[in-house]
Amino acid sequence: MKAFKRHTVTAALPYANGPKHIGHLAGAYIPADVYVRYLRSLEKDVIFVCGSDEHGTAIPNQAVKENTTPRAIIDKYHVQMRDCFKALGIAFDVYHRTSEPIHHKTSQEIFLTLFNKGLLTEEVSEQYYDADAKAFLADRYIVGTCPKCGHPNAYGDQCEKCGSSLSPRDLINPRSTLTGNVPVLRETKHWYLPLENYEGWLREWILKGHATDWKTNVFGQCKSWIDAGLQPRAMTRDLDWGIKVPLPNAEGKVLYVWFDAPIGYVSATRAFFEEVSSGKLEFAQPQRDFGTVKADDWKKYWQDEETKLVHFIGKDNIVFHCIIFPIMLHAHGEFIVPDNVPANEFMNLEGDKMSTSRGWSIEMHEYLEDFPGKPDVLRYCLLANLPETKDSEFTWKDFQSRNNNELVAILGNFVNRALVLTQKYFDNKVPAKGTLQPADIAALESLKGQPARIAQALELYKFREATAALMDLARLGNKYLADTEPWKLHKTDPDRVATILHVALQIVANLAIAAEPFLPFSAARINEMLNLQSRLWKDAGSDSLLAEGHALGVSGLLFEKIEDSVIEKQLEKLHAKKKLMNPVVAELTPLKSEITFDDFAKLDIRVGKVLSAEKMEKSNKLLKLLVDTGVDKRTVLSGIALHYTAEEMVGKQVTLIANLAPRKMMGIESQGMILMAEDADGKLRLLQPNEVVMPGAVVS
RNA sequence: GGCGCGGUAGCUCAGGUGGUUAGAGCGUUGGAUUCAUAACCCAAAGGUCGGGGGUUCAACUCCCCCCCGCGCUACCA
Repeated sequence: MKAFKRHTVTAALPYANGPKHIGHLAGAYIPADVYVRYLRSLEKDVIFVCGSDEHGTAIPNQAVKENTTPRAIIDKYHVQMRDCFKALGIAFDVYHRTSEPIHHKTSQEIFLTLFNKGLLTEEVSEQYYDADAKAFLADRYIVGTCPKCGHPNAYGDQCEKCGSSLSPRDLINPRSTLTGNVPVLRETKHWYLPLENYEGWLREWILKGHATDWKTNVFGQCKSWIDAGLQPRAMTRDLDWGIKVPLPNAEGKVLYVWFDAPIGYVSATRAFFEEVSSGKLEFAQPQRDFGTVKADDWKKYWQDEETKLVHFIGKDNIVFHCIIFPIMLHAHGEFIVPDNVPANEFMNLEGDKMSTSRGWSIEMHEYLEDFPGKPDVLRYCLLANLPETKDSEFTWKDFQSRNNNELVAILGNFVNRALVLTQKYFDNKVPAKGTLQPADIAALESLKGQPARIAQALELYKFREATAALMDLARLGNKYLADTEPWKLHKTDPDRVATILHVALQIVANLAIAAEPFLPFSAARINEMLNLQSRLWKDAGSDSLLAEGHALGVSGLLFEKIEDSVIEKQLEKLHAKKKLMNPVVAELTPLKSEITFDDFAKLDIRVGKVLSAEKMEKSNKLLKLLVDTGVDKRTVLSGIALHYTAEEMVGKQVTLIANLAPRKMMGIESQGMILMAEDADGKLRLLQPNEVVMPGAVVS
């Protein structure tokens, strides 16, 4: 393994359009924090950067929803996220934001470098433009009828009903959501990064260079993308919210949010060194002594081959952090690329996907409000169950059981036992170590080896294993006490008891060191109770952290039990929130603009009968139907395979648009369109006459 | 459909360049114990390692096919 001089660790910039939930914590922030705290304990030269991602079309979108300005949105959520992270002990050296001038400057510089090196291509294409709003319309601002499922309110980038990804040009009857106008096509110029030019480099770097040290899910995902063939990707957008494209004749154009967001790591680092070197801290909060620094020192962390760059992200970000951003950095020429991207999978909640918008989530601020003083409990539960190799599951019952059976019963209990016994027998002072017996020697031996076990797991990004190894240290303590039974000896052999408690207390002191990366608040409390300064990792495993006669502090309970009622309340709250967010009447689509009778009369809608049906090969949505329309028998393709089987369609009456222009799909021509009604849950239902009518019956 | 990742004890998950009795925690059962937030400690029960083929002296571990879950992707006129 390559030896590195310093580390740059990033955690995915959270998007400032809403609160973030515990799934985000499990995906990136908690493991990143544990990793960095461990490196700091090793006295490594490390910087931990993060910040709010504040550009992109969804921010103005959210502003419209909340009836306010984009600026107000990002200010609100930036502060909320920053404060929640801090309250959870996630100790960034800098928590920046992409709306800051230094970030705009950095992003523009990088864009210009790529441009000046001739690495960007210019392309003119036709995009929708709203004449009244005098603005090109971002994909999200255009709605229209989905060409695939007929949903009348599909967005320009995606139809939320059928899930297909679209481009605005695909929409039928497009409308601007800004004004309701019909947008017109207008030519616009954009700058593209030809990703395909870097395929060879990516193959070399990832497929050859990181075949063994990257997680299988990350590596597989990258391979899949590379093998599928990369394409030019637009790095600019027509939008007024974002970073201006630093070129002449580029009014109204901003950098693509996914171009500027990862650069946020760089600008955050840059801001950090500017602030620390000038002594004016705004976003920087150095978590260790960086010594004397210069504003320019950010370059060491981004441009020196001896720096190990690690991105902590969730699996949804893999392509950006492993393909696009590295290509940007590599193409620029002066930057290093990540040594590892230990992306996690997703954490589900009580059997279902976590989703803020659907109300099925535990937001960071909700947890902090409901469980004050318990950040470590959440950290522990998430760590013990991180989605490292596959999606995992958070349940409140598991939360309770981890707290009660592990934090309270094993860790808290051991610390408490050792301290209480010392208070009882030795006036709360560390007793003298006498002659060691085999049990003592064995315990100290295990103690000595445990930090290495934890460290080894952490170096390999196996946080769950590391967390379990930490708990094993507390188990070791409990077993030691159970085996030596000092409470039975204190009348007959006080010297022996002194030795035993001396050893037990050394284990407690070690727990403070080992637990610090995982449970920083609890580690600090243990030190408080021991009346001890916090120590570094190099001291972990030592049998002499506490001197004989050292006076201990005031002890108390590290963790408290969580009752069933608390858990039940959370479950109720969760279900109530879901109901609130998903009212029975789902978001109804607004009425379309008025049409004349003649418009309607153009449609030839009639009832037909399905004569036969079969699943389209190589498709999982399409059914191929043979429909008797009365006047003819024709083939109609319909995207209903997820809702109806071929068998159950046969013999059914259907309503179809019979004079719709034929369209080829998957090599077969469809001559008509079956009408469906979609329920709130997204399920499609056939539109049928309430009594059987003859095939060909006209609907009017 | 294609591609990627996964499918191991009741639950949450480890593991393996193929090789003696497949692991942990929780849960369950039994025992021991009382210093400790009735916690700790010991022990036991519990798995045809998704299904079916194949390679091999030997496969849970390699190969092929199939099924299931998750994600990306194509198709819903």
